[in-house]
Amino acid sequence: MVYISNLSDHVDEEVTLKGWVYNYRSSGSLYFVEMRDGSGICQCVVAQDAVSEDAWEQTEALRQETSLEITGKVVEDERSIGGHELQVSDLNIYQVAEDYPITPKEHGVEFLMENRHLWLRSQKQWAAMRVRNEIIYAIHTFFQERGFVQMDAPIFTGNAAEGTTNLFETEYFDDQAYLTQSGQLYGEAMAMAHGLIYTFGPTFRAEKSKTRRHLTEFWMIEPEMAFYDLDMNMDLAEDFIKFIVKRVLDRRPKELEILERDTSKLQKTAEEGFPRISYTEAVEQLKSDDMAAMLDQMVADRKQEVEELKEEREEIEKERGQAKKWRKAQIDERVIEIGKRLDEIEENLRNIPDWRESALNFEWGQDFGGSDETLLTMKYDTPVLVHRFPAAIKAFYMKRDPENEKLALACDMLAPEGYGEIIGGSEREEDLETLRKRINEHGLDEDIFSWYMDLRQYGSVPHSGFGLGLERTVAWLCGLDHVRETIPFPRMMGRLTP
RNA sequence: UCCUCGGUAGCUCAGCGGCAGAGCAAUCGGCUGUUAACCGAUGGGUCGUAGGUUCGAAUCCUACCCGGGGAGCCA
Repeated sequence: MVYISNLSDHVDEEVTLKGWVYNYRSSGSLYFVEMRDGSGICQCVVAQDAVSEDAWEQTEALRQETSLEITGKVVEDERSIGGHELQVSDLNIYQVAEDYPITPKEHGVEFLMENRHLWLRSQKQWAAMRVRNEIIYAIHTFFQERGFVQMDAPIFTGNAAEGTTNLFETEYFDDQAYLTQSGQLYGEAMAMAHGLIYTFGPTFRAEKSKTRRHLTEFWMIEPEMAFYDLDMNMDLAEDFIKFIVKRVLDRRPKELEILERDTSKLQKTAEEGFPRISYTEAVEQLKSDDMAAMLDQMVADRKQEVEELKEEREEIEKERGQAKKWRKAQIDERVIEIGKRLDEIEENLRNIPDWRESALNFEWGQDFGGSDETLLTMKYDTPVLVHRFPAAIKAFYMKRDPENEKLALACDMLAPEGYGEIIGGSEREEDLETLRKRINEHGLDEDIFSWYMDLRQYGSVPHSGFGLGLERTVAWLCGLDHVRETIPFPRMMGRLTP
């Protein structure tokens, strides 16, 4: 079979493509059919005098998403998307699609989510899924090339290790079971068997969060390494992200273009070292005069942008009266765009004082909020690694800093451009008695963790690991503003179908 | 759970107390180089639901339902 993605190997040949009508335009006895076949889009030109009467009749019956096969000669043409076009000699319809709901015009989120099964066919969604696939491939390549073994943690877990509030409950024969919220503890067991392992699987959180960064079902990659300390852990995490970003830049430029992704910051991520700051330094940064000045500057910049946008809107609205129809449409579109941006800025301006207050009044020992994370990443173009958090806000299994008992040897990686935490990791506590003490301090049931404590009983070693959120990574690399577009069928608060 | 914005034609929206509107989609017609093509015509409504105020409600009030964004929580 010939696919649109390799039409360049068939220039001047006659080929048959099988696919769907993405869009079409007609001009009397000439039809332009944008055909997609899953691998790309190609414009096919049907001239009435170049095809049989039957083929012409079928051409006139075409509707958006009609499935068909088209035969024609491949020619290079700059006017066409993809640089090639097909001069059609024959055409056969599989099925005429009546009233396809998603038109080439704009649609709202709710409607698109209801039609997610069809929305996946649209260009940007198609491109995002290709990038997702490239990221997944890069993840496996990175670990496999370094001798890591992929192993799977269970999805059903019998005991709610750290409380049930954010776990999904389900029935397991006559028992209660929960859906996993992390494979990490199992990862540690597997690392003690194979040295270097990673898990790649779904994770479930029953958090009632309705934000652009949350799903109830998402995919997490969790490497776990025997004999790795925190620094080695952070080195690996940095190399890992660089590798993924490079791969996507190298191999998916076309998709990034469809997504209208500005890749300049991704380029820097692929090339430059990531800053590493301790939690304590991060707190100082938040409370600093620099931060306050940056926020003031931000307010000033936004206010100026508002003025500029309003001016532009006034000007084009004046022009609208005597504009031609297509220009009117263009103006209307721009006015809507400006309106959206103004709403966004308005919300920003409302929020900045809160952000400022939250940052300036931040007290050592608290966990960072969403706005604090955004502020911390704002002055860098690459991700930032924050390490050595107060132990009190971190999980029981994290090793304490030998130089300061109050600190846990944890690290978070914050993505730039407001995408937030993409990685969370730590060096694990390897001493049996210390671990037992922590379990009790956290009010957890020791019995549940007996197998986990066995890992410290039999040949305990220093070890570390981290977890990467796949959907947040996809959102960041694609420049999408919501994780719901990074997975084929997102599961989130109030969304279980399709 | 809380804060905030919204629900009007298949879709995106305007109308905000006095006749239910536009663009796109659909249907019919025109056009041999279109790029969300264009031009002309036609059909299309439980104004989220229930109650209330009013001579009169899409518009004002109350409750509820659904959705967006955010807080908390988190990857």
